[in-house]
Amino acid sequence: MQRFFDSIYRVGNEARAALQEIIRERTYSKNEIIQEIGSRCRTVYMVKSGAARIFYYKEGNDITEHFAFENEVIVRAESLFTGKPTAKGIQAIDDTVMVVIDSVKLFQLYDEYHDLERLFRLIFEREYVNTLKRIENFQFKSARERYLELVDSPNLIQKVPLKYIASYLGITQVSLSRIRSSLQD
Amino acid sequence: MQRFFDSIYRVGNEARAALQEIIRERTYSKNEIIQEIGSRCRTVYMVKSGAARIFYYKEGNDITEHFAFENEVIVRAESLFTGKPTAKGIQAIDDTVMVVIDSVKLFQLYDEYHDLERLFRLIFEREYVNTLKRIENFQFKSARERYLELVDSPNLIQKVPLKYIASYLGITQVSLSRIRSSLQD
DNA sequence: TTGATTTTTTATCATTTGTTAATTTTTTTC
DNA sequence: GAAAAAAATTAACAAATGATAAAAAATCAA
Repeated sequence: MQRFFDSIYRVGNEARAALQEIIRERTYSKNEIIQEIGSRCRTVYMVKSGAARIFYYKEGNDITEHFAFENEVIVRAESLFTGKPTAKGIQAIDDTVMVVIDSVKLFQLYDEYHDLERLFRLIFEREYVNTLKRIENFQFKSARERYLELVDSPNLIQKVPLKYIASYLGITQVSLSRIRSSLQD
Repeated sequence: MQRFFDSIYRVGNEARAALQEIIRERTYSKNEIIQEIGSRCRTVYMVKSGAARIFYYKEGNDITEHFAFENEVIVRAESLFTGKPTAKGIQAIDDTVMVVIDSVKLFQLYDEYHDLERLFRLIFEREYVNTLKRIENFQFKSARERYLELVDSPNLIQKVPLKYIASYLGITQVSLSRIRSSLQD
């Protein structure tokens, strides 16, 4: 995990030690709710092993907004960055080990360690860029095209139930099933 | 504009002066290309008056990815944050006055002025949150629902040609026309 | 202003996706 | 390992959106 951070931005030794102080590790079992719907996001998670998703309910339907796999950061950004509660939750898709960072403490450290603010700025900029790519996918790609792109990420296709993938793609499970069968496999 | 910055985060006097040094203003006429498709984004714009859009071509079709109006920041983030060229461009929708910030210089100032890094971190975090909201709109809202949400932003509906709005919503212009007429107006 | 160009609307038909319900397959639990 | 529960598929029909073409309306430029 330190390697992951370093690959983005190497912080000084003091900053590294300070960050280490507020990091802990936690294990979640498959399907466990990591953060409840309706709560505030005051935690930055990084998936050490396993997988997790951000989800919410729309008219009774469970919708997956985001997946995170090994070495990926997962936060409910619309809450983390605004301080407001969010209608989204985080759930373990698999037995999952998380690196857990208290965001309140982290943001305090930003004042003291410019380095840390930069590291996490860069981390979240990446997330932002990924989100923009997702917008492109929704704008004028068919569900079939969107699915075909996902098929290339083995992590996702292997680990994640199709019902989660369907809502992630913005279609029903039935629709996804139809698309898959039309790909003669 | 200083007021806009201050509303997000008040930087110290030195930082403010340093930022002022790298800011200039520029006027674009309606439809003028502000940044060419295929170029790198090395500029942060803020709309002082007028409006602009980010657009690209998909299979020959002009697609609007983003709108920006008064006091909004507009950047091609997937390039600004990665250094890579982007297939997207920026165009003035109206006669537009832009506040123009050289991002290379800005990022250099980050090293010297922690304050400035924070200010722009907060600015782009907001953009990130907006982008997430847009994902929600694409996931399981119908084109009609997405349009109805837009109708509430008078800026957009008044200033922007419907063809731009259509692609922004991820539908064809014909479809948008149909939706509008079904709203008996 | 007027003619040309661009934008928007309308109509028709094709395709994609949604909805509902039933069935099959897979996974979980005891 | 068998029963129960959950997930995935299939089918049939409905609704939304796309594609194309033509007409109407609005905007632009000389």
